[in-house]
Amino acid sequence: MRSEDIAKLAGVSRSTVSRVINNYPNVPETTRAKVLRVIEQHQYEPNSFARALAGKRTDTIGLFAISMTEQENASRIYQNSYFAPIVDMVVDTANARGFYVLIHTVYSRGEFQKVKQAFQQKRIDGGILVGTQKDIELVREMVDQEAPLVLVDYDISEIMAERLNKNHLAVINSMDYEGTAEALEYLIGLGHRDIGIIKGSMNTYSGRERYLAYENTLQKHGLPLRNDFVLEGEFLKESAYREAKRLAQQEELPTALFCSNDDMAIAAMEAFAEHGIAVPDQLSIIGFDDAQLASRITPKLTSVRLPVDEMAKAAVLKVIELCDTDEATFSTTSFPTRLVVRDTCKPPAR
Amino acid sequence: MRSEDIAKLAGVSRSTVSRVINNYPNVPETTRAKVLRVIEQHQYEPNSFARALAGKRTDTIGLFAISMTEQENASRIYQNSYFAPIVDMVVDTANARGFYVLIHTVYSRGEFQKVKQAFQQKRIDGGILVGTQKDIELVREMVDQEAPLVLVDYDISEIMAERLNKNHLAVINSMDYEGTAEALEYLIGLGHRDIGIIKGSMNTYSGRERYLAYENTLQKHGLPLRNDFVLEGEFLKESAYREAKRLAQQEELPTALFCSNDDMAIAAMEAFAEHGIAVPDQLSIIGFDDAQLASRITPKLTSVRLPVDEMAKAAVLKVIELCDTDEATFSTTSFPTRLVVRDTCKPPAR
DNA sequence: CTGAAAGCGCTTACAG
DNA sequence: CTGAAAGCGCTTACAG
Repeated sequence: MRSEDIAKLAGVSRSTVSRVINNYPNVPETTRAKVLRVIEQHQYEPNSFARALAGKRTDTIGLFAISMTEQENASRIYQNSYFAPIVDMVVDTANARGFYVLIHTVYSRGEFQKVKQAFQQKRIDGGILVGTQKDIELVREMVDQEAPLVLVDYDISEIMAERLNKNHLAVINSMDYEGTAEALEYLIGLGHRDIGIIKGSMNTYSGRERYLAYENTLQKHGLPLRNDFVLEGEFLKESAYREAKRLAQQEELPTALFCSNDDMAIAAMEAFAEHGIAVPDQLSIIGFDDAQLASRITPKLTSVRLPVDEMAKAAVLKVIELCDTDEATFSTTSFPTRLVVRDTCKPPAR
Repeated sequence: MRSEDIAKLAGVSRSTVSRVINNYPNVPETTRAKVLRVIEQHQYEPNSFARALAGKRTDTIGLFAISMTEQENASRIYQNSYFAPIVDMVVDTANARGFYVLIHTVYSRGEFQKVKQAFQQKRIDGGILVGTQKDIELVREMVDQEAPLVLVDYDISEIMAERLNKNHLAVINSMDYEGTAEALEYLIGLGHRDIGIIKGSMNTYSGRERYLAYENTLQKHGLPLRNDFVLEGEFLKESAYREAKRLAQQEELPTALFCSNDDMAIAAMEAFAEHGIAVPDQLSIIGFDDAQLASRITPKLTSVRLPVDEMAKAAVLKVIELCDTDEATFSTTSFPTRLVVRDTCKPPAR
């Protein structure tokens, strides 16, 4: 069934059918009703491709999960407790507003092409990029395409300050620095002086910010910054587990450990448990994200709550907004975090 | 940049450009190379809509997560530990084969229209449906559209036996009956005679099968089937928690509880913990799915492993296969389960 | 081996 | 208010 068929059945032209479908004002109620009834009767659905080709929107947004740090075999992006809720919220929010969402994961530079293609082939009206920003030129290329684009957890300003206002672009991130600082102030307030960190991915805005806040806060309080207390975690369970094991075998341990996300905090706790290191009695642990798991493990994990849901929702609303406006705009929104105190921190033993 | 432009630059016609793009044999290597170089140079990407409109595939498959039992506000489909890995695997598998995936969640009958529309509007080449099968006519309507369709965890045979072979259809499910029977035999082997169940959603193939196996296995061993030991869980954490709380207040408790999925098992354990009922000392618990969480909580949950990853992957391969073939086919694949014994079961106290 | 032309199913100035 | 016609960017018989 094509618009032509509907037109015939309703005794009008395709033009009029189109006008009705697109809800144009210049068609009398009786005509509209007549057409609408035929459409209804035959459950007619205009071909989305033909519409798009003729200049209409596709009503589809892209969601691209970039995970270029992870290994080939570690390729399960949603195992990461950060992505799952984002996908969740993005899909729900977009759907609720009548948009489909096209998902693609990117584990390598080559796959990144698919992201560009999705835009170039006009499959989507706009897109959301979330994840590691390993190859910044790739992102730059994206931005150059001038399609509506929302970047989650990206530090775009330093990269392309000059052309920001020529694009339909928005950045969404969280106040990682402040959140981390709050966590560390809390530990310091408990009396900790030897505080370690499991770093996130340095290819990531949040990873860098959290580390920076760690350094600065310790420094501010005149606390030692020991290299052997700084672990490379890359935001991954596996590396955190490995690093925690290594730490466990050191002669000296910190009395508290800030973990750049909950996945790593939980993996580290497992490692420590295996080495008979009691949390929080011998070692206080604090995570970041406040993932679902955080409150379900024992002991319950103290964590900095990241409003992923709000962020994901904001990202969708933003792309849609960008799709709706013609002028180039750039905006960046930072979402506040909040320390959720649970059972993994207490004053140091001595 | 359109194919016309490429044609001009390469000094050929659009036809030839098209032939090159579609990798048709009847074009000499030199011509092909020439065209390819121009395409390369200009990073030309054919408009996917125009291609689709002209009869080519869209290279997109749909993934529709149906969750019509859940409440409006419980609408977080991915919180369900069953969906997240499916989405994960479907996207990865499809992407690896050059397909995009269009995701849509369905929480109500109205939203189900979007699923049909995705097909009718020709947005996708084929689709995967997973979730509750509340309104069987909806599914029937889908099937009638004759588009490639894979149903995960559906019991299609009883519904439309007569037209199965007229469609591009496949069903993927797991051996829920056998898995449940194995779990119950294990409990019975430990000496349990008073065994309860938290049922899953009866709108679901797996929900029904698991319950059926529960009944049959108890019966087979001459064990009592007590109504007050049968809880309605709907596969949801919330209801399981509520029901477990209710059970905890009963005078008599079962000595073992089979939970139709891990989400419910874990929620129930939380409820029992709050009532001071020790697992497994006073009550043995067994789950289903072997979700990620199962091995991370304390005590570690004994569970029937469901090969979701394999199932999801199979679903994708199947749709793609269905898209590739012209003849109508119907197939159904059942994946075996496996009992993973951990720490939540022991012989009954007395 | 290759080009001109028709067609896919819409939308949108344009003219009336 | 409404229809005829051009156009969106491809693909594919058709003819040569």
